[in-house]
Amino acid sequence: MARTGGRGGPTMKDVAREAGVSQAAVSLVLNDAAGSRVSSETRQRVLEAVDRLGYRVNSAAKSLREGQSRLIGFVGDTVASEPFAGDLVEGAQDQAWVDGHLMLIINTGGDPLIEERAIDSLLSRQVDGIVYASMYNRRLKIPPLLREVPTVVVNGTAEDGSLPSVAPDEYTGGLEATRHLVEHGHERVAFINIAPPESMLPAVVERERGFVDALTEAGLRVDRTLVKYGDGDAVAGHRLATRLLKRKRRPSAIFCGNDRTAWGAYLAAGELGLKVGTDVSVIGFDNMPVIAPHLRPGLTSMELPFAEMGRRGVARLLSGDTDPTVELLHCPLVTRGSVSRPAGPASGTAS
Amino acid sequence: MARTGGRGGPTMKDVAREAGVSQAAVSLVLNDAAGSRVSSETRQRVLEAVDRLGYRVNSAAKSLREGQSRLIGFVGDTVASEPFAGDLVEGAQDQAWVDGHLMLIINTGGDPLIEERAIDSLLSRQVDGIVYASMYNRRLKIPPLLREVPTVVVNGTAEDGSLPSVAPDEYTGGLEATRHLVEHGHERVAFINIAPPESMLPAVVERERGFVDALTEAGLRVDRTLVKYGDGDAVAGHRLATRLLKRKRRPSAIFCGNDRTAWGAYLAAGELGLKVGTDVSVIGFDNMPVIAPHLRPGLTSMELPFAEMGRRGVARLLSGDTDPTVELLHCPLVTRGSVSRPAGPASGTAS
DNA sequence: GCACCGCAGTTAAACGTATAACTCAGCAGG
DNA sequence: CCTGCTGAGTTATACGTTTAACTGCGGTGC
Repeated sequence: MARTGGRGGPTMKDVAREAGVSQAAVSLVLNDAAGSRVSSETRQRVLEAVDRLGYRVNSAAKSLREGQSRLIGFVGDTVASEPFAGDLVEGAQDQAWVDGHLMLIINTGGDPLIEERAIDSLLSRQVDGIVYASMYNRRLKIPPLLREVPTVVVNGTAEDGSLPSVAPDEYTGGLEATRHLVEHGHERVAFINIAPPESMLPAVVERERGFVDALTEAGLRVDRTLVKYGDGDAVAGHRLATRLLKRKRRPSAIFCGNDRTAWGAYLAAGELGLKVGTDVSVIGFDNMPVIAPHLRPGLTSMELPFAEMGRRGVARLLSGDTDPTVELLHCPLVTRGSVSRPAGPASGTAS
Repeated sequence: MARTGGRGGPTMKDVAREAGVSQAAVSLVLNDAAGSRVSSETRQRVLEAVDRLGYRVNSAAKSLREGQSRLIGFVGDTVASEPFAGDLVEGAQDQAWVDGHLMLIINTGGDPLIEERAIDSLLSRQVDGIVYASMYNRRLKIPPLLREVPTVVVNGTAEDGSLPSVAPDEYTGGLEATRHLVEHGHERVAFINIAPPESMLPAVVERERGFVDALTEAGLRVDRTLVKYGDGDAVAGHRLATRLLKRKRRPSAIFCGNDRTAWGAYLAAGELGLKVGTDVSVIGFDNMPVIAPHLRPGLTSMELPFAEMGRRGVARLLSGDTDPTVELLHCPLVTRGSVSRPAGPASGTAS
């Protein structure tokens, strides 16, 4: 109605005219300037005019003037491929929202060229910072452009250790998963890892280190023949678990490097007439919502703190925390029914 | 180096000075203005200067001047809760990128208050349009603020039919899933839907309509006792499939309203000594990547076109297609090993 | 010889905001 | 009475672009 130009809603000028003050006064009111520079009476008039006209600040103008955008960028190699990736995005966005920022998301598919162009567009949007996210925890080569803006690496670490990062504490995860089994009285514990250690992935190397340490601290011998390497798939889990469970002195518990592998172990156990949670204990990793709660019995699993990583990454970014330290986030244990005391003569007091 | 102010990189003014031309000339070069207004020699000098200084356009200034931001908003009730939700986001973002836009993402958790504030921030960012996404296909009440900007509803429809929308073609999905079974020779086909029809969800009502029509067009009687309603969970699938498969004239095939239900049916079949894909055929819906390929045999399932919905939604938005029509996207059939010809005397030519 | 045109730019204004610098009235202190 | 100060605004400028309007100038057409 009482609008000057054509496109876009009313501006401060319109509000000013409506309230009978200067445009600057409107700005002062709306930004609650240091000290009460305007009388509460004028303030009232301005706010009424704002309401009446449905005025909304133009953030392009504001950003231009202020030199910052209250925008952050989220650059990921894949937003969707992994089913839990959404949590990372959601956690990051939630935190950004809480801190008064909006989040621009770009997924690059891992293509370095797209990645460079993505960061470039973010920079030209004057983002206040960038979350550089990997969909699985690994050491990342950092695109040079990222040096131009505050950046936090999430679910990964900078190859050269030059950027702050937030990653899951795989070691402690492996440690506590194994401890959980040991505390239930298991002494022959197998481990089906998700890839061979040569892969150098933290998820592989660190969880295994945790596994070994947990057994060692409990005074148990680490039987190398009980450690297997699959590819993280249910098929591999099935195959390797079968092999383990067919041994004459079979393990009483299996730590699986992820939930899909654990699922395979369930199938193997079933085929061999063994009940998971009774005849053999199983613990997983990832706590995938579409798998772990649906298995019978429910799968006890270590949860990867994706949402929390997203939140912490953004929180560090916006707090200006630029120390290139690696923040490791705890992987909580989610217990369901798949772990119990070992059955048979091996356990506790003689029956 | 050759920079005027402090914050933020070099501006056009800096480039102009470096190249010995006016700032306007730089703009003309960089925007490849209609017709070659500048000599290729000057253009060269400018581009070199741009390179040398590492100039990058300030999009805040550009947006302010142009009145549009090349930004779109993505408002969803939950980005992560459903494992496939990421595909929706990814598809939308990919398409936005292709069309030269960046995407602001906000998840509201379904809270109408947050939703309103979210849309408000997007509007103040001058977004060129908004994708309003639901995480499951349903009829949505449209927040009034969305009327102020081009909007496309994705994975849902506007309650009052007032907005363009993109949704999965549930009916055809149900139709083709059932046809697939019928074409394999099944005549007694059961259906475990994911909720009772009273729920009014398109996924429930339309798939069932497709189921009925497919049987009818094949001249088969629809046996109402073979239609069951669960809650979409594996437990319900297990329970209902058990009941179905225990009947004396058991169905030779089960159409499951989603993959988790189908998983339950697998378990039920296993317990009853029936092999899926041999003794009983099963088809699912959703084609969940963490389930369908991992079941033994792999689960044949109808795929929900999430990524495609995201893409089409954005494409419509940016093409200025504002007809409030509902675009239904096909759900492709993904065949694995869970459907075959019915076993036993009931099938084909007498043994 | 002169009006006219296209080329290759330049100058200047605008987009909507935040804020430094200013104005102006009223009042206190000396 | 004059100075200085405070409160409540106003004026004017800058942020970095885009673009309409303008300027010179060398070449054409007649």
